[in-house]
Amino acid sequence: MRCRSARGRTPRKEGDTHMSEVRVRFPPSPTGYLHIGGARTALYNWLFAKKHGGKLVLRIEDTDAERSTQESIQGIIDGLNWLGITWDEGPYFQSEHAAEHVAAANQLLASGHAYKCFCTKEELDAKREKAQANKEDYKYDGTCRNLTPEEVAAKEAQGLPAVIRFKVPRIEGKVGFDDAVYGRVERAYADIEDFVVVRSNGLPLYLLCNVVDDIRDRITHVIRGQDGLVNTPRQILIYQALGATLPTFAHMPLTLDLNKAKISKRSHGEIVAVQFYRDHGFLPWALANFLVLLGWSPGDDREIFSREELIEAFSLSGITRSNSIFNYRKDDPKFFTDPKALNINAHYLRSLPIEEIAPLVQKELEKAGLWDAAYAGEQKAWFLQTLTLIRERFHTLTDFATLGRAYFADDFPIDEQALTKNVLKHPELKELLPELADQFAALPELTAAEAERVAREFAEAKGVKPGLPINAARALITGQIKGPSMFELFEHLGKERVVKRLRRVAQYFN
RNA sequence: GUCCCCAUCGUCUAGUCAGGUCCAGGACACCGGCCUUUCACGCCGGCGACACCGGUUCAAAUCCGGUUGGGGACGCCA
Repeated sequence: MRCRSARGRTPRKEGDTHMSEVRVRFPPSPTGYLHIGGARTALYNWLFAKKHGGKLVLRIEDTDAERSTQESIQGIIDGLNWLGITWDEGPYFQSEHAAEHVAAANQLLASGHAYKCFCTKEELDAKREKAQANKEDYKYDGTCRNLTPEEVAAKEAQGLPAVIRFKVPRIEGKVGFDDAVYGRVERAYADIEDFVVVRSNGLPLYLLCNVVDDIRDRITHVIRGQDGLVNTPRQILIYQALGATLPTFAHMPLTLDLNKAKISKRSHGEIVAVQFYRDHGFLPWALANFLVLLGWSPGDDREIFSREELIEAFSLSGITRSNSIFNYRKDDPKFFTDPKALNINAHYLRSLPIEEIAPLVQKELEKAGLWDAAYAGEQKAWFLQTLTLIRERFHTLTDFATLGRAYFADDFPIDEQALTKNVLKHPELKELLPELADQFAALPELTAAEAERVAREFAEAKGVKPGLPINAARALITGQIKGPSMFELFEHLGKERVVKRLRRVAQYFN
């Protein structure tokens, strides 16, 4: 089926920017939050538009009034904003174009590309069930396809409700198109039933609305999930019947869960919500960077991209054809989501300019009630230095408020393992640490160099390994079993705090 | 069930169109080592895949056919 030559590293049909401006769209249906699958679709469209100097249209497909909600619309917009995906037009609302959809349906009717069908839902259901019972493939049998104008008029006179069906050409051959990702895709006319384009209540269906909107919005490239692949031949039929030019189609592989089921809001919940990542300390661009890699590759070894680099590198031809798995394990004690996503987030956390990280950390500290206005004022240098010191081993922004609490507050829990292993296991620390604290206190200035000298001499004098008081100090001062160099920390946190926390050792032995 | 799509390490993938440079490269994860006051970073090393069967060819991950496996779509949802 697929024409191999249509894909690969050689340029595929996707450029064609000379003819007209590139226009793509992201058309979410507002029936829930923005999930990572939708975000990825939006991202690919956005990248493609940016790459070609085109426009991205945001169009809310809200024709399913029963399921569409205002919160959902806001949630999607918030999600896109947070990710930094900007659009050039919209949001447009599909519901505002209902008249055009109806007009298009009437045009199809008038031109003989569609017909009224009076079969009732019950009749159809019965036929479908019968076919299923006989293990036969069900397709609409065309009962109303050849009704004479008189018959139609008679049924309408009786007030019988009717849907409008598209009249699929009953000819040999296939409808096909060159997908920018999958290559040549074809479907036999015989395999396409006369599908419904307008409900019996007069409301047009998605398949039609979507095409009408794309024509009106002058969409040149339809980049969407592979679950739309089988719809495409039918939509092409509509384009042709409406006398419109076909856009280029590019179907992207789906994102599956570990059980290889399509991820969905319904079955996967918050773990697939963009908002979840915002709330769990992800940097927006880190998520975007991770998502783009799910089904796309630049063709070389690069995996970390700045915005500009990604726009430059992005291409439809780099999209894979096979579905990818979003590798998260529920209840994994170590990784709360895909390890690679976490890794990319950690990468940005420790490599971005500290000034870019600071405002994001500020938000986390504010949420935890740990923010001090001075961190943005006279203590700004100290604050930035703190982040520089601790960000190296953090994976998310929330870590600053949890694992890093001791840097911003005097009340902080001490990691159990740190306490037992580095403090309680060595009862002599109960006397040693206050003594060390006294020596620090006696210093004119507690610099890193002085702290190191004093600590080492102290250990030697007491006949213990330097690691003993140092690691104990880490537990008591930072609450953690791991962390930055303690000598630097003694200086950075200041004599007063260091001495005070060291002297607290006794209370833990009770 | 029918139609469509897909198939390389556990996961994301490069390589497939233009067969040989691939006893298959990178990243994450995992394991070991170095570094070190701890952990992390970093560096070094290890583990680990062309689904299967045929065919074409001097030569196949790559081309062809089939099998198996997986996914998607089969609504008067979007």
